[in-house]
Amino acid sequence: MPELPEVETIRRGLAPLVEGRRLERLEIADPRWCAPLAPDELRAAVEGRRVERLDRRGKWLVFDLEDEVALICHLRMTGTLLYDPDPAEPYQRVRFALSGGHELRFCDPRRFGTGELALGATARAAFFAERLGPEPLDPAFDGAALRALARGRRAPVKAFLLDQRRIAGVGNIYADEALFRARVHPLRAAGALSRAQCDALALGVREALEAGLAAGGATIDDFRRPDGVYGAFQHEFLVHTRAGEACPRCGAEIVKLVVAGRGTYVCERCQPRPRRVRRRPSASRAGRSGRP
DNA sequence: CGCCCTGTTGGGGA
DNA sequence: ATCCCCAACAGGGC
Repeated sequence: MPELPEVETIRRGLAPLVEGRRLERLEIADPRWCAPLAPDELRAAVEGRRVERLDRRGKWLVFDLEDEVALICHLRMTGTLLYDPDPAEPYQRVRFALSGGHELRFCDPRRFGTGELALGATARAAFFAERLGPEPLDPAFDGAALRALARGRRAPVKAFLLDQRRIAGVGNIYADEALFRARVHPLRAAGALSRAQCDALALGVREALEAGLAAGGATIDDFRRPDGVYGAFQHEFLVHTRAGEACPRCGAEIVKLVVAGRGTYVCERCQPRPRRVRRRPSASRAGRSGRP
């Protein structure tokens, strides 16, 4: 469920409800959530502290508490954070008791979601530095930036987009959408993209993410906002999960492939497949001028 | 009914 | 650097 637009939608909905409140208690029903840290250790660090700010980096949600204590949460595939939900809500894993009598419940049928601790600004920065590349919605993220990140990479461009250490927050769905918008085949080598393709792809990533945001993160059927409401309306993907349907741009049939181990949807007329995997650096070099 | 496959994520080992 | 598998569960196809 949560890629960048979904997590950001949750953050925006929740921030006004939790910022300024005190995290009075944290009841961890499933120790796996914060493993290998013991639930009591995590609780001791966060309980009683005020939430100064709810932040997001990539697909991570950060409760920035007093004294530079950061509770860093990941919803993984099926996690949800619900505000004052029905007590009978299934799959409850963690309960955040907030001052003012409100509560936040983390529910996650698959139990992949995690909560981690960073003590101090340095530890917080290090946590993300070793996991995440730049934010794709940052104005600095453009074709030139993407080109620099992709340089020399021979892995398929889809694997490149999914690598959080290169670009933060793009998941399987938005990767397909971005590639379709940019008319780039997912199997193409990331480092082999032309300058124009890098420009198109950076724009495609941005537009795909913004389309998801505009839809309130209502991408997958079971996406839920913190108030428990399912997406107000479903965001329609251009290609993702549309195998067998007609490409909205050219009418050719959308096909499903497996790239980087994930289901991948593509219009192979709009996104022409790379001719052939280059086997050896041929003698003919396209000597580029101005190459350092 | 039951088996098999797939899946929105990230980490670890080969 | 890259690929495969795994975590734990739901849901769909057969």
